This record gives sequence, C-alpha cells and structure tokens, in this order.
Amino acid sequence: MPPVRRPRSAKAAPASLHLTRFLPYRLSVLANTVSHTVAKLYETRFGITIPEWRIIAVLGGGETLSAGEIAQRTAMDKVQVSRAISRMLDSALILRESGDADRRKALLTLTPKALTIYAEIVPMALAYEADLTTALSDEERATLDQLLTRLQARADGLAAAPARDDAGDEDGGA
Amino acid sequence: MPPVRRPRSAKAAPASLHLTRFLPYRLSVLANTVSHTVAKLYETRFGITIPEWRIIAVLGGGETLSAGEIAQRTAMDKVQVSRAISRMLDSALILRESGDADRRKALLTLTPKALTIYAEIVPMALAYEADLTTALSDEERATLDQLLTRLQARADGLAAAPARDDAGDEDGGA
DNA sequence: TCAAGATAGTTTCGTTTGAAACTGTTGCAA
DNA sequence: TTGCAACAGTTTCAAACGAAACTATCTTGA
Repeated sequence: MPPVRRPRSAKAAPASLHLTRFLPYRLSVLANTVSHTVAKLYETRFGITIPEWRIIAVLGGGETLSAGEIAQRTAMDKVQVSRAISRMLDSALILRESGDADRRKALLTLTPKALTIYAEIVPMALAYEADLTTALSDEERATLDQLLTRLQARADGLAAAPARDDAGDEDGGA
Repeated sequence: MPPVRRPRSAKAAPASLHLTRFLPYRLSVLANTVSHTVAKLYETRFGITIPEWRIIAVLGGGETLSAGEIAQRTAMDKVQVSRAISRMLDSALILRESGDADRRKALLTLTPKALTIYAEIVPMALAYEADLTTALSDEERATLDQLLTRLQARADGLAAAPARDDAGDEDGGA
C-alpha cells in the first residue's frame, strides 16, 4: 500500500524544473521524433497517414471490425477513425458494409490493395523498431517493455482520477 | 530468461505486427496520455497551453532568451514559439524588448505574473511526475532515464539519416 | 558601398484536430 | 405500441498546426 506521499520535502525551494529532465516532456519529444520518422516511412512510400496506418495495422490480419472497435484498438477517437476511414474509402483501401444485426455498426475490412501495403509496411516498421533499439541489449529491451507497460497503466490511472486522494470535485473553475 | 528473441533478419514470414507491442505506437500513446493529463493540470488552473507552459518552464529561472533559443530548448519550432509568445504578450505573461546589438532578436523575459504561475506549477508538475513513477523503484527510475536518453539519441540519428540503402527520391506522389 | 545571401521572427494558406452538435439506429420501459 | 435514453458514426466549427512565403535586420565580399 502506497504511503501517503507528500511532495518532496518542503515547500521552500521551488525545485527548479529542467524541461529536459521532466518525464512528460521527454516522452513527448521522443514519441514525436519517432512518430515523425515512422510516418515518413509510409507516407512517402504509400501516401497514407498515421491514422490510416494504424487502421491498416489492426485490420492487417484480415479481421473485420467496426469503427468503434478500431478506435479502441488504435487509441484514436471515433472522429479521427471516421475521417481516416472516409479517406481510405476514397483510395479503395477499405471496404465498408452495413452490419447485418445492428445497422448502426459498419463492418470494415481491408481491400487486397491495403493488404499488400500492410505486407510491405510491416517489415519496414519492424526494421525501424529494431534499428531504434539497436543501442539496447536484449535485457534492456525487456526492461523497457516492462517499464512502459507499467507507466502506461499508471498514467491511465492518473488520467482517470482527477485529484490526489481528494474528494471528487471534478470542476476546478477559473 | 530472455523470452521471445526475434531474429532480426527474418524476411520470410511477414511477422504480424501487433500495434500494442510496437514501440512507436506505445510511446505515442503513453506520451499522449501523460501530456493530456499534465496539460489539464495547468490548463484548467491557469488557462495556459502546452507551448506556453514550456516557455514558462525555460524562462522560469529568470533568464532572458530569444525566441530562437526558446525554440531550441523546448523542441518546438519557431512558428509555434512565435504564436505562443504572441498569446503570452496578450495575457501579460511575457515581456519583449528589442535586442540592443542585433535588432532581429527579441529578448524575452517572464513577467512577475508568469513567475508566480511558474512557482505554482512546478510543484504540481513534479508531483505528477513523482506520482507517475510511483510504481517504479529508484533503480528502475534511473534505468528508465538512461534508456530514454539513449533512445532519443538513436531516434535523432535515425531521423537525420534519410533512407536505408535506397536512392534518394524525396517525393512519393499519390 | 552596396548587392547578394543568411538569419530572426511573423504571417499566410491549406490541412488537421477535438469538442460538441447532429443523424440515424437500437434497446428499454411504460 | 410509443417515447426516450443510449449508442454508432458523421458533420460542423473554431482553434491549432506545418510548410512555405514574407519582412526586417544583419553579414559578406566584390
């Protein structure tokens, strides 16, 4: 059980904050650098965007999913998914058929064209990932995996819970 | 024991790619979750955006910097910095005076109002960071630090280096 | 001295984004 | 049934973004 943790000793020194040592900042910059590089990989080659790539990635196995399920698995919101799908319909990367049982849900499948792209991108993506982690030992890679998993879980928790152990007043005002 | 070791050279099987195990994706999602949460922290309380917070962070020590230097230290591009500064001028968070020696450069300093905000945000930001890494031991925190540093360096390198052994055609077309 | 050219920062333009409003469909309950 | 809330997905609107064009200043070198 976590002890009541009080912000580091003291309120005196504001403990100057160096952006380059601030975890949220570092994660943001790193993710940005990486995303940008990977995006270039398939953007220049196949003319698809990050959201489109993610959709291809989750449907690449040949599965059929609804837009909502895609949103969940790609961590994108439904608006983003909707727009990406619309683009992919235009470029004939995806197939949409109305759901049989529930006509609100549209069933989405990749076209052969998209499957081809998938087959070509996957090795590139994995190669980049391997390249990126070249500087890490196998053990370090495993550790990284672990740490990221735990951080994500924790971040999810903190995102949900607004305040500390405070009563749940949602709205701050001002 | 080292779990699944993937032979890097595999070219045969397309090695299905699970988004949830793909490092760029995971970094993106994690950074996003974290950024969003932190942003809420100071957005609701002080009405400032992420770029503005970053500028406050680098100027919080009382330093005077030019827009270009800010861009460098915050990893934002100059357009973003320019716009953030413009907003901050409106809300009296920043002070701009024309450079003496080089009149192209504007010297930027935080106003007392912004310094107050800085003093209030820093503990909140550090508390969040501490909260986030609660699930990590001290050793793991150090490891994470190390790994992120190395990954960033590597990512920077890969971002600079264009393509693999391909000819350098920049434009992909449709 | 003055004509490139480099540099600092801003503005413009078209695109992307997220939140909220909206349309259409389903499930539930009176 | 009908009425209404919940849900799936789309559209709208205003803000935010990036790339490229632009303004203003400084540097250079002929």
